[in-house]
Amino acid sequence: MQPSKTIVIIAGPTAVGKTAAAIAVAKAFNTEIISADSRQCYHEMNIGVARPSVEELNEVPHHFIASHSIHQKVNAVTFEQYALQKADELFQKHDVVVMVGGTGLYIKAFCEGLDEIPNVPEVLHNEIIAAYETNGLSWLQNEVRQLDPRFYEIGEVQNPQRLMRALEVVKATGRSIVDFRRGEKAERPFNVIKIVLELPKQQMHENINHRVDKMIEGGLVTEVQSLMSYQHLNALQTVGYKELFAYFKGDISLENATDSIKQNTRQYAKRQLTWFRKDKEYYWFGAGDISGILNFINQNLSL
RNA sequence: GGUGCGGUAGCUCAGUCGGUAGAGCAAAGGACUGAAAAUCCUUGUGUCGGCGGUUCGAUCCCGCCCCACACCA
Repeated sequence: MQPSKTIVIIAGPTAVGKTAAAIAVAKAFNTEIISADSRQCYHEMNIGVARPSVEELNEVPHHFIASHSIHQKVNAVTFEQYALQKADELFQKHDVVVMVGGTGLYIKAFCEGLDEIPNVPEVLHNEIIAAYETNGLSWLQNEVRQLDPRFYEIGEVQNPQRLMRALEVVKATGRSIVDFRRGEKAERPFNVIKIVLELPKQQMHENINHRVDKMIEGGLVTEVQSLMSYQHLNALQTVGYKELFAYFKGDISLENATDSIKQNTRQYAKRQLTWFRKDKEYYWFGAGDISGILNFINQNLSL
């Protein structure tokens, strides 16, 4: 059976102009937007995550923007479920739905699904993090080597986050995380068109620098200050926030913090590009080429 | 003007008891299945300030010069 519904994904590195392009596309198809951004979903974070402006949000309805709290646990699975449900809802009224964002893993989870792994109790999850923080990496490696030797052989042994995940899964289920990794693509009841926006590197860097300056002018420092007491939360492990926490602690000057935000944003953009390059289903467009994008979408819809 | 301390990778510096040099950061590339704006991996030839001298051989020792910083005048 040929599904008649289509998701148009507009991905790309930070600061290339995804928001404007997505709004233009959504308007052309008279539809709505699901954001695929792991930070813009928190209502406590605004300036530093470059959330679309109120005017932009009024032009086209957005979902997964300011929809959650930094105190909630949000991850790729949360997004997958939220976005699938939202897409289903929007497809009642529209044939095309737009998804925009720069979080590659979230988009992948939405399009292909994640392997099913039993829930790990939050207490255990937190215990392992605490134990790692006090005992260090070699302790973690030892634990995993003993409890999940199969993962230890093939996994990233220097990567604490991956090790902790493997550890919590064996502890919770008694089985290796490797057992759960089947890597099967889920079937989805819609077509997907994947687009990446890009700019020449130099111009992208200029956009980043300019945007960071605007964020500082626009009150980022105050926004971050108001979140000081939550800086340990995962949501606050974010470019634009962690550097200013360091400034408030007195570790660096505001100027250094600003430069550091620019630098870390550049590195982030680079990682995003690496992710999208690897996925051959993406079609690449210059960030300003709206008409090219619309033509491309129309061609693919009529197939 | 004098004295002292420096001048080594884009930046901050280490080092070579004389056999042409290496860390961190940056940069570039890569990975990525419940923290993903996170986390991790790979990649280091640079007139070792300039010119001479000693030496088989100098970035390292000696002399002069240039530059920076500090202090004394």
